[in-house]
Amino acid sequence: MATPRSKEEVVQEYRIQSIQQATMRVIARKGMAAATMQEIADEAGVAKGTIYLYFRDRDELVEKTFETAITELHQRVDGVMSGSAPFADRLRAMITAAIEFFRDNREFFRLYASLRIPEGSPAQQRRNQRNCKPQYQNRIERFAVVLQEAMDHGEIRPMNARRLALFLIEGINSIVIDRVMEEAPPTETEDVELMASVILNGIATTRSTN
Amino acid sequence: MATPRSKEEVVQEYRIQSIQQATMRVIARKGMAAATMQEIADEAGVAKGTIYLYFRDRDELVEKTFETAITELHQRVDGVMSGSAPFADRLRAMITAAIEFFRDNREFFRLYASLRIPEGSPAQQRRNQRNCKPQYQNRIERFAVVLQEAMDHGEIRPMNARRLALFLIEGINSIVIDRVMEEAPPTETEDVELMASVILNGIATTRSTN
Amino acid sequence: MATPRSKEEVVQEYRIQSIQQATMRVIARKGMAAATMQEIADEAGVAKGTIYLYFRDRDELVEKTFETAITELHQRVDGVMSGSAPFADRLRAMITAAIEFFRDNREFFRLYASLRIPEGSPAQQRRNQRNCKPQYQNRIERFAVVLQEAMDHGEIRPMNARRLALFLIEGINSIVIDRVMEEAPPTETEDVELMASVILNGIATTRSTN
Amino acid sequence: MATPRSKEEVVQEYRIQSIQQATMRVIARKGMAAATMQEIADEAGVAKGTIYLYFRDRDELVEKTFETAITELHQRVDGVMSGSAPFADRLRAMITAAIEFFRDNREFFRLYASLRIPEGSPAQQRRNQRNCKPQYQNRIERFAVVLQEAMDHGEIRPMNARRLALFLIEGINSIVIDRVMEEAPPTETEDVELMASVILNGIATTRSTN
DNA sequence: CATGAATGAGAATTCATTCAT
DNA sequence: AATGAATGAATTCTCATTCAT
Repeated sequence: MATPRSKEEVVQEYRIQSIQQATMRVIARKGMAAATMQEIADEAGVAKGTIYLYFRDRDELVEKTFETAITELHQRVDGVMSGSAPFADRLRAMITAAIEFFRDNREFFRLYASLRIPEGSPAQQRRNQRNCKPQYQNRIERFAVVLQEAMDHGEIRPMNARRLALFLIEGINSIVIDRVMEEAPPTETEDVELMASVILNGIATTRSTN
Repeated sequence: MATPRSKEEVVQEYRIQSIQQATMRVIARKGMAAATMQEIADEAGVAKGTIYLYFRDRDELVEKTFETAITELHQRVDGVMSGSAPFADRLRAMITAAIEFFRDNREFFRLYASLRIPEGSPAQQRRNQRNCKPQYQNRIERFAVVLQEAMDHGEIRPMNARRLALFLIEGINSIVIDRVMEEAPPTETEDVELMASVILNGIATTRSTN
Repeated sequence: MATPRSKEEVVQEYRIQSIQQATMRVIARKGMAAATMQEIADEAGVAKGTIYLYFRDRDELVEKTFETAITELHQRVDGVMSGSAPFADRLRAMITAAIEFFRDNREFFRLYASLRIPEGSPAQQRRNQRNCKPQYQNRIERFAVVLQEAMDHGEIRPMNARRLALFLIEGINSIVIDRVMEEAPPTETEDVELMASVILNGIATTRSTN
Repeated sequence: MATPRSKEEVVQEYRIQSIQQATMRVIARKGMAAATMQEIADEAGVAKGTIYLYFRDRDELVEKTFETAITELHQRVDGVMSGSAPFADRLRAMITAAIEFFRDNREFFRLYASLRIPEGSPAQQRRNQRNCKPQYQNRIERFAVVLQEAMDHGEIRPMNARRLALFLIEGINSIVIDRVMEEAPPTETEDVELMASVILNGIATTRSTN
């Protein structure tokens, strides 16, 4: 049942993980631009050259680090989103999962923030297969699918699902990330309820007959 | 009533504006990290050294450029938010203003995106007087005040106004910025209505008795 | 008659010359591989970055330096080779010119030696437009033309002119370059006569009836 | 009579040979500067570290490889040069041997070309025991001795034997090496005859009374 | 002995900033 | 005030060499 791994593979995986975690910590501390290979190496407790044994160059390091982290976020979110429970419940679970993920991966938020908007000219962006944007887009698309299904089931009002997904993901992210930077954030339940309530019922006291 | 300006002051102001606009264009084209002083100077049609006559260093240039632009955004948004019209109307007007601002200042969005999340460690951030975060926070706070007033007037349900402001601003931003990158975005009215409707009424088909 | 040059052009040309001469000196001292940009900069009395104002990269620096020097060699040699004097006289003059050139440009010989055989796979070589080999080949070809003409005039025996050119140029070079490395070389006339005599009359005591 | 060799010695010698041949192939393919220890190891089918069991460092590897190859060249050339046949015959045989050697050892030519001119300052060169120049000089000296003997026997005109050796060796080399790089070189006999004829009789139509 | 992961000195190159003109 | 040539600190990446397994 367990994947059989040679000792070398284990060591290799451990190195990759150490370096990626160091990368996240340094980017969290110094920001994307100021994170140097030397500092990442120091943080990971390896030599500069060692990083290049596992990652072609700085870009690949950052990209792979991002992918590894966001894959975990996706797994957590997908896990709670894919069930057959009422949409409202799944939404709450999803927000909770996001909060917990960023709480457990405080370092990730700045990396996430840095890569949301791709750099370079649009032409360059298109050519750049290493771009991390896809992974972010991916999250939007997945959520859009879930929203569309809920619309089809009559659980939520019909509207442009992709647009809505974008709006909600970013709204949720903003609070989730803000929590990471706050010294004394509200309880997780409070923020979950605030968001779920706003998303589901809106903020108006009386519902307009739209 | 008009401020008397010497010819020198006019020239100076013109230079500053040219340089700031060039800065925005280059950052929009190449991204924050790849925007070099040389390219900004070329874009502005001045020598590299000239920039340093008006801005202490690169950081100040970027910061001042950001401030100048966001101040205009604030003015536009405040203008429509400060009236006494029903909150729903003012919300629609505000979203419209944001869309129009980014449409008119396409170059600004990447600068905005780059600076939303401040760089450096929390400790560094506190020491860093050049930080642009305040301006961004400012927008949140202003909106929070408006929301609070609307709550006090019974127009919207009572809740943590600052939290709500953050959620809505980011949700709105995400769509506004996405429009800038889209080749064929929906009409402005469509997006305004989608957002206003979601914000005011929520997305659930039936309002839960919360 | 004189080329009109602005002060800037003069300064620029002077810089380029300084850097190229420094490049030759350093390559002469350390060899092609060990010649670093830092050392070249130090030798030229400029900062490392300054070199990059005048040359795209190390390769271009080396290539341009080589071209500048070999162009002078070509001019000197062509000057004495192009006349209508008897071939034997022109040959002596050519050898003398080569000796004088390398005497005056002692540093050049190692650069010359390093670039005679191009690096990289044949495929790479073909793609590499910066290759210096052409300049070297050029010298062979020019000499082959002169030899061919002398054959046509009946001054020298008919044979494969290109082959002969290669043989003679390298034979001559070997002694010319050896002189640079010798502490007390023979007089220039001695070496010129030795070579001219061998080339023209061969080394056998009696001429074989071939 | 045969040297008794233990199995270990045989294996060791085989390793050394494999590594040296790999070294020549890689240098031939990539050039001296671009030939990395990793690529040489891969080419030889051993681990990088293994090379260091047999060679102190990269320099020694290159030097020993050069020596091994040039020793064979020397043996071949000496074999045909040491007889008592007429000098003209031995010269032809020597040129033929050189052509055949480089034909059989195509990879060697670039190594040979790279090392003809020693690197480092004259002072360094003198201190540098690893220098390959001696081996090259050696070939010159040996040939000079043969020439001197031929002069003493009245087979060739008296002149500075060392100078002449240098001139001829390089002239011959240039064509021999050019053949390696040519796609369709002339027959070996053609080139041998061209060189022998030029060397023995010179190129002039009429012999000058020098 | 053989291995190859790890090392880190060292090289090329970039670019914000300065300052003489 | 404006310029842009010059600077050199800082950064990425390479590769010869070492050494624990």
